[in-house]
Amino acid sequence: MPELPEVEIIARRLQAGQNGIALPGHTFVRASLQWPRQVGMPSAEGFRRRIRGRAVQRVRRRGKYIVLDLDRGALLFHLRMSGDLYLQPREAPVEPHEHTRLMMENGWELRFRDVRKFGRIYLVDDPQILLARLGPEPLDADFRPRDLARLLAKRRRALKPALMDQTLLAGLGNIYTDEALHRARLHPRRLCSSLNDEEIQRLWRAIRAALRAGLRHNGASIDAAYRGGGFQKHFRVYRRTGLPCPSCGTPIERIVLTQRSTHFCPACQPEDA
DNA sequence: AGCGTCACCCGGACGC
DNA sequence: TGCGTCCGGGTGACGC
Repeated sequence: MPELPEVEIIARRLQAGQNGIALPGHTFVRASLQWPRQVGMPSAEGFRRRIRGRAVQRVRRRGKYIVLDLDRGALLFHLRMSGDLYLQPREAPVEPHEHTRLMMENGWELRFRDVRKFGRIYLVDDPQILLARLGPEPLDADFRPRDLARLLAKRRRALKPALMDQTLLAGLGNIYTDEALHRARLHPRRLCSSLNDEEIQRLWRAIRAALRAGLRHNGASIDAAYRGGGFQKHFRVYRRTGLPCPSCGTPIERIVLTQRSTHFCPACQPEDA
């Protein structure tokens, strides 16, 4: 499931080029959508009309959104669980689940493949409509431990759901949250407000280290979602129930926390600490 | 107000 | 082969 590193890599490929072609500077000429129920998007007719002639100026990531800044407005993609976004020449056969294709003037097209159809496309005048509610970027140079401390202070809430709350911090999903908490040696059920300065420092380092490790391995390839990365081979706890903790050998445990499967080492991440 | 819980969306994977 | 169940990100409804 694309989280911050996977989304970042997809955005970079579109911005900097893939198969010798990059998105910026090109213009959409036609759209093929098999997507009758888009949330936050005009009707398919309206979309086709409004996207035609729009030129891409820049591709970037914010949280888990891929943002295409256009000469007028912006096109945003949220890949949710199983989405992928890439460029293909128009003559390339249409693969299963490629529900949306945006043709460009140069004979290439932007394809949105989504097996489970959870993903979303938004064509908006102002991207802030969607991005304004997001929390800070954990990899930003000016995101310091004291900023994390401020986010967690006073919140009587478990760490794991807090870290996955996109309005608190943008970009962490189930995988990187579990990985970060293990690196920080913190139990996912610890209350945010209970962390001391040293634990905050550890968590800050751990979040950034887990995300950077994901980026270094080109992201994690899981399920039918994003492919191409190798980070899944380096998971410490995620989907490793019963396997030995890489730090101490204790079998990894799996619990369910706010409806999400949660993996941790009971020895390295004690609940009462 | 802030938080937890639940249902929903969907189709692949898996167990029986 | 076929049916039921689980999974999961984000949102919105609801309740405390």
